[in-house]
Amino acid sequence: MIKVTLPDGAVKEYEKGTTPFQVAQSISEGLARNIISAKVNGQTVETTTPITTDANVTLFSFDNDEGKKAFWHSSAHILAQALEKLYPGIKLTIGPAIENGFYYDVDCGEHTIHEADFKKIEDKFLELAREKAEFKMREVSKADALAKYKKEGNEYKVELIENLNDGEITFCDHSDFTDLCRGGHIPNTGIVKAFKVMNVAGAYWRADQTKNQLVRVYGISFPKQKMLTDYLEVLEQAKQRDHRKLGKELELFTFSQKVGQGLPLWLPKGTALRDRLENFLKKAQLKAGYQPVMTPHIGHKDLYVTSGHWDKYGEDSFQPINTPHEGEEFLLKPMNCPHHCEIFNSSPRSYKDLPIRYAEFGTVYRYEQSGELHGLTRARCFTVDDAHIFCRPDQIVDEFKNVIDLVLYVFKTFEFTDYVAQISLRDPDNKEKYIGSDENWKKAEQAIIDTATEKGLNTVVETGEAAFYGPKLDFMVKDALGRSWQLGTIQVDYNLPERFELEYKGSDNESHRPVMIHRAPFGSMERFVAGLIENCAGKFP
RNA sequence: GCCGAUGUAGCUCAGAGGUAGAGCACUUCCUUGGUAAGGAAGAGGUCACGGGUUCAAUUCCCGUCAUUGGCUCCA
Repeated sequence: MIKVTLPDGAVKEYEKGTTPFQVAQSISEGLARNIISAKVNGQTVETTTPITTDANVTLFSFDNDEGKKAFWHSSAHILAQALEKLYPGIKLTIGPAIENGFYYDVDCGEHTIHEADFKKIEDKFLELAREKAEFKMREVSKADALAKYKKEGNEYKVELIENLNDGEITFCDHSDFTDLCRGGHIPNTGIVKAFKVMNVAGAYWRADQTKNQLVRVYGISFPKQKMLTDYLEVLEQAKQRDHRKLGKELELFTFSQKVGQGLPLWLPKGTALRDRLENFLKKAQLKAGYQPVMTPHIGHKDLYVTSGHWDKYGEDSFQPINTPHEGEEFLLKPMNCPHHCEIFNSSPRSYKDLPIRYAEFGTVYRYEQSGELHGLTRARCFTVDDAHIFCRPDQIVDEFKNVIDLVLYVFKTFEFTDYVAQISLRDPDNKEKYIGSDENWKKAEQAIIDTATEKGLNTVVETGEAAFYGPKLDFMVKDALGRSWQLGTIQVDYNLPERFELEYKGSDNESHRPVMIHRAPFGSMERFVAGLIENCAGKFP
């Protein structure tokens, strides 16, 4: 006999080899009907996997996130099977469950999949689902697994398997279909009653632009037809909140092909809204000890060579503007910080002067790839509610906390409740993408982690998301369609002060290097207005 | 930038190889006891742009531009 502990703490005894399904049955038939996945000692398993030791067991239905994951993951298998039948010779790669549904990436070779084919795929999918084929896991040796996919000429699966260890490789079979798979399925295909292809898109193998582009088929599935209808309805309503739609209807902003793509034109009503936002923040900043400054829209190329922006982004920027006679090179400013560093440098500073906080609603211009432009959330010209705090090392924590408070004040005022504070760190395996010493990075990252923790923020850590000069604390907000955007951002920077040779005289009469905090509570006026529109569906507070 | 889709009246969209339509909005008039009322008339489009095929293209083909869903990128 084995002891099974359920989430409510109840302990029950079962025969060794009892399955999660049988555990559910012993509780109630209704539960057994609905359970589609389970976790045994923290590991996701099938409902038919025998439990062989004492275990903590959690049962999942479609109503749990875990249940949905199993459901959609299993649906991805069916989708792959359908695609293989409809397009013989395609190569399967990966097909995970995602937040809303799932996708499968396939290499179609010469073929492409068009929207006109969706119906065909959906029909085939449902036909296969109705077979009620069981999902069955089996272990495979690395050699056998490699042999199968080498024979099929599927270099993608071969690559995946080569990165796995012998003994931990499993296949999942259902009906006549087999896929490399870690497990976590619903009992059989028949549970999937509704399915829709949402979209096809290109996606690079391993998210690498230099590798093959695959065809990604996005789908969503449900155990009931009604759930699909409801889901589509919700999506349709979400589209009504799109800031691009509302911005046009409310006459807030517009775009003109003649002016250029990604360059927003603010209409009178939009300008009025934006002014009010700026005034709101200006007031809060004056109170918090910021000093307004103004800087030009262009800067000498050398400024950005010094800051490192030229090296990092020069090729992907609007190209230099040349003077007609002297042969000088200027750049449209992509950042305000170099200008602010030079303001700091304009006179000698004492430790008594710090912290110095320069604030500017600074308009910047960045070349964004055409495929990236997106209403106000991703534009080529935008205004950052920027400020740079120059402080002593012993002042960082306090300053950082104050900035967090300011950001939270802004979010609270505009009723942004659904945000995540993302701690964006350097990718330790790709240090060449960043400037500055390990020591400086360590200090800066630690300062952010400590303060965010102390403030009790709901944080997630993302490595590789830092700016090239320092780590960030980014306040991420979702748009109407569930896409995440960075609004507020706070960054600790030891590197630009070094590059600009910023100094202050300490109480010891020696020269010291200040630390910079970059911060923008709105992020940018454009993106914030977009967020505000979608957050309140155009009904401004 | 890459893969897919789209581009027709101010807005939402239909349409077909023979030189364009609907609803809403707009203008004028009429009806009606005032809050998304009804009726009549009217205005509004080189059907994104540039090539090609054709007797004929807005409709088919190619290219460009823009928009859009993803991917990649995002100081």
